[in-house]
Amino acid sequence: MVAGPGKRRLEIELIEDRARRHTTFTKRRQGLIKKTKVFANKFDAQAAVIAFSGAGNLFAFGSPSVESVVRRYLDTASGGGGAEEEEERPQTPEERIGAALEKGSWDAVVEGLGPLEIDELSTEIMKLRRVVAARVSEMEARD
Amino acid sequence: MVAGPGKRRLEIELIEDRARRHTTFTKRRQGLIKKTKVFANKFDAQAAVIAFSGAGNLFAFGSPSVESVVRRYLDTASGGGGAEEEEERPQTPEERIGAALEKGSWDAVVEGLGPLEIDELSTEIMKLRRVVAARVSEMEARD
DNA sequence: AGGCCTATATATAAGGT
DNA sequence: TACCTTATATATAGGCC
Repeated sequence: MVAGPGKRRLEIELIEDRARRHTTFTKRRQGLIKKTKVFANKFDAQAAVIAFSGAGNLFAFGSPSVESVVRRYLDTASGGGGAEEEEERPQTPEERIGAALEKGSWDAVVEGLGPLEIDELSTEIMKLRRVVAARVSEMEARD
Repeated sequence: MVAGPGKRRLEIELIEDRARRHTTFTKRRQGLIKKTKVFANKFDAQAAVIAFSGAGNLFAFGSPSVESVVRRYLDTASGGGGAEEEEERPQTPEERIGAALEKGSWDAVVEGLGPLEIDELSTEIMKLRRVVAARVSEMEARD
C-alpha cells in the first residue's frame, strides 16, 4: 500500500490515537492540579505541581503561587530537609542514559549508582522500553 | 450529604486532632506523589510536586528529578502561575535527539528513529537491563 | 472542541490488629 | 507505630452528543 485509501485510513487512525492520548493527558493533568489545590487548602500548606508535556508545553499550579513555592524549595533544598517526616528524595537525571548510549559503556554508568538511583534508572528503562515497543508496533502497523 | 471517603461523615473541615491530621496529611501527600509519578510515566512527561507542611517540612518528588523540572520551569516560565495551552506538534529530524534528552522525553527521542536504529536501541536496552539487574543483586547480596 | 454521563478504578478516613 | 480492612468519595476512560 504505497498510496490511496489505505494510507489515508492509517493516518486517520494515528491522528485519532493522538487525539485520544491528548484527551487523557488533559484530564489527568486537571486531576493532578485539582489534587494539589485541595491538598494545599485542606492542610493550609504550600504546594505546587509543574508538568511538561512531551511536546514541551508547560502546565503548573501553585498555592499561593508556583513562583513562591519554587523559591522556597530552592532555599530549603540545599540546607537540609524534614526533621521528623521522611522526604522523597530527588532522583537521577536520565541524561545518563543518553550519554551512555553514545559511549556504549553501561557498566561505567551503573557502577557508581546507589539504590535510589538504580531504582530511578530501572524506571527509566521501563519507560524507554514501552516507548520503543510502541514505536515498533506503530511501524509494523504500516506494513 | 457530604461524606468523606472514610467510613463516616466528616464533621469538621479542619481536623482538630493533631495526630489524625498528620496521618491524613501523610496519606494525601503519598497519594499526590503517586499521582505525579504515574502521570509522568504514563505520558513520558516531566513532572514534579513540591509541598511544605505547616511545620515547614519539605516533601517533593520529580521525574526525572525535582531539580531538573524546577530548572526547566525557571527557564521556561516568564512568571505565570497558571496553566497554558497544550498542543501536540509533529517535530523534525534527529538533531532533535540531543534536545529531547535534555527534556527527558523518550517519546521525542524514539520518534525520529528508523527500523535499524530502533533495533539497535532495543539491543542496548536489553544490555542495560542486564547490567542494572546485576548491580541490584549485587547490592541485595550485602544485606 | 467542550461538556455531560456512567461504569470502573483509585484514593482514602476510620477503625481494627 | 505501622500495617490491614472496609465503606465511601473521587478520579477517570470512553461514549455520546
